Amino acid sequence: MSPAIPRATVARLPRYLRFLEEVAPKRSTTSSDDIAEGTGVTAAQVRKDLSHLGTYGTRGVGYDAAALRDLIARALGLGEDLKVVLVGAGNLGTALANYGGFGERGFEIAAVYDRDPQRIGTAIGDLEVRDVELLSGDAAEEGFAIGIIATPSGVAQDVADLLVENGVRTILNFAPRMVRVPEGSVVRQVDLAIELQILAYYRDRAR
Amino acid sequence: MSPAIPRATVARLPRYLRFLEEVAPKRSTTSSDDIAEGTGVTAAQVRKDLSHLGTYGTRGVGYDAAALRDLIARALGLGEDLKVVLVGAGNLGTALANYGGFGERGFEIAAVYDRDPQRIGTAIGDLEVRDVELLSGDAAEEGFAIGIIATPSGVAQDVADLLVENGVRTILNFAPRMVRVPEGSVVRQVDLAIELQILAYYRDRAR
DNA sequence: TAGATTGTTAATCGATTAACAATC
DNA sequence: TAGATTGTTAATCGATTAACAATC
Repeated sequence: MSPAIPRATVARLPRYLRFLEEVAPKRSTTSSDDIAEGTGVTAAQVRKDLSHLGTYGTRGVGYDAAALRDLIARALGLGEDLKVVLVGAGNLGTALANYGGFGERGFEIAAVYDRDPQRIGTAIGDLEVRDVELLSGDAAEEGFAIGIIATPSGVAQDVADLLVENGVRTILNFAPRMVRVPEGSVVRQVDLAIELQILAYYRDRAR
Repeated sequence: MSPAIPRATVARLPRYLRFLEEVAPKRSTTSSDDIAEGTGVTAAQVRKDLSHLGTYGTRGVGYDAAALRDLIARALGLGEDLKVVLVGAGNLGTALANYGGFGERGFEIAAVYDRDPQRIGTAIGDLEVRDVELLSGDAAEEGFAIGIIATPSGVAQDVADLLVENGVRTILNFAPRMVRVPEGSVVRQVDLAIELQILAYYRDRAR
């Protein structure tokens, strides 16, 4: 395992990556100043972050855009598309499953589950919503890398437990409730109301 | 204006609030230990955060749950529901507009706009999708507090400009592209692929 | 009073910034 | 070479943690 990269740096690498994906087809080199400009980070910060990757740009010249893009993708563990399993085919789940942008960013929604008989069997894009009871059986074959929870709060913890039990130890939770996972698993929580509440605070300050 | 609260604290206050909303109807007092337990933060951190609110709990007893809930809500600037304007009625926009949870958390989706004639006039819940050309006219009357961008990347900056021009200076951007806003406006970016990419990194470490 | 729990201090830790020697 | 830009250092800044006196 490579040396640990600071958390704050890890959180910024995807932003650099997004910028480089856009820039690499157009320009062969880029500089810390370019990247800073394109991502809203300072140039010193960019260089410091990249130094954790053991990267070597070229002094006086900059970074090879395509090489740096690939280096960051590798550092993040993005190889061929990672398979994502989505649980919950309500509004948000359906929107996520339909979202075309994941493919270009290293992910493939490989399966969607729900427990509502009304939803089971319906199609979302190329996928058919499957009974969540089938998840255990499917998981072994499919090798899901990441699980997304897009269910109501009430069942979010149960879904997290189910995922972890079946070897899906990396989870993105959209339900507005903290879910706990055992040591060795990782969960990130995205709560849209919380994002709005944080904004509400800065709205008051901004005037 | 009240004294500034550290950024890291502001980001945690909504989590405490969510916990307190749940707990206040059940128990009249709560402690930093309870809150810590319920939100995944340390008790020392909770007390330190709350100290920035100039709050006074009671030594030996704890905090009045309902009073603390209200104090945090006020500190965040959540009074009566804040009006949110949503631009982009695609998959994600529709999911957000349909999401019932915002009402309980201090927000009301007050209007939805799109520029696609196919979508204009269609209903999403109680709302009718309006032509984005009408946004300028509507904004003055409506008094939107926060704007959400749920459009394709290509037009995200234009939408941000439009919002700011019309006095909506607090923006949540879901398009996977950085949008810039002038001094005095605030934007938060939520990029779902970036969340997955960060997880991908920790997935590699966790095994 | 004895037990519990806050609010605050001081120490530690990690992240950011600025500056500049190295070097293409 | 002269100009540009990296990689790294040292200084600063902000956030977290642990400990405990204050006090209900």
